[in-house]
Amino acid sequence: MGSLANRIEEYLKGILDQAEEGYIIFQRGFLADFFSCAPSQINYVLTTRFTAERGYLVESRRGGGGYLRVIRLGLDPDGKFQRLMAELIGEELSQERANNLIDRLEEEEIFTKKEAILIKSIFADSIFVDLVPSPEILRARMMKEILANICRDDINV
Amino acid sequence: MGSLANRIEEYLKGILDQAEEGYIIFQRGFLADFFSCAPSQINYVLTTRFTAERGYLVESRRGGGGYLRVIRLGLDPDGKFQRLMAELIGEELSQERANNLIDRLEEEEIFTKKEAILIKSIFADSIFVDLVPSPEILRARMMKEILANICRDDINV
DNA sequence: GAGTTAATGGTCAATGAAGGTCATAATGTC
DNA sequence: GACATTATGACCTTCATTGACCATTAACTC
Repeated sequence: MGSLANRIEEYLKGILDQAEEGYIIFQRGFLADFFSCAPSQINYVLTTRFTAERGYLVESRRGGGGYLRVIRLGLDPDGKFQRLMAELIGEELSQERANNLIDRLEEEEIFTKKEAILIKSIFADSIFVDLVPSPEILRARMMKEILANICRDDINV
Repeated sequence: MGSLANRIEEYLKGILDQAEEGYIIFQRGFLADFFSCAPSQINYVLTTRFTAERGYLVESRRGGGGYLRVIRLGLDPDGKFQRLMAELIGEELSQERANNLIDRLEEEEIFTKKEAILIKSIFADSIFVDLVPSPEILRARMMKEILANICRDDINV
């Protein structure tokens, strides 16, 4: 739980929450020094924690004056988001990517905690084992179906 | 009676009873050391004593910073869920029976309208077609998983 | 302006640190 | 003694962390 990667993740998210612009900029070496770790550890945290499914975009620049920029992506409520998601999901969806997506939707308050738990529970590989030859494809189908139904007007009546 | 497995079981249940959050987290190696046993003995205790039918869920994470989490399922006074779950094991569940069951649970306010819509939407035959040879068995498995997770004590924390 | 150098960040393979699985041995129970 | 339960150890998978080496950019020199 209290791994270094987790602490760096929390730290960055904390700053990001404060950032009015919706993004933060910092230098890799500086952050690595701050946490007394290898610089590549920062890349590890960024690639595993700040992915598109989780709602983040990372930009960078090398050379003197180089930097890392982590951008928090917002959702727009007019359904453009669902199309983007569907595109992001594609034809296959692993359990891990599904979990990331669902967590993200919970953060955006599109799902309640209960909904997130229930959906994640039936998206687990262990549910499909021995019954579904291509769990990734089925998961993608189910996730898209859920996204489509979220848009229904009558869903919260 | 005073087997090691029983002592570990009692120990975990004791802590779990105190836990306000409805779950406990610990490391397998630490617990194994504490009881001077093989780490796999912990798995044995968890898989034989902390099953959904007995009122528990177990989650875990591997790798550095890994952990085990045992979640207490809430009381189910009439044993309704437990009976339903037991029935669904190895059972088959058609789309129609699933819809009826979900509707009933919505009437009993176990599910919100939104939850019912979402779950029914991904339980449809059309989702499974060409991907799942035995959709009825998969549906039963998913339904059982959902019933178990509904009872999670940490779901509203 | 071209070339050089220093200051960044990127990649990847190796290693460490957890938990998972399974066959089998040991122990209890009747 | 036969069967069921418990306990272990060898081997596997997943996640974290580091360091060596690579790529890009800015600044500096001429």
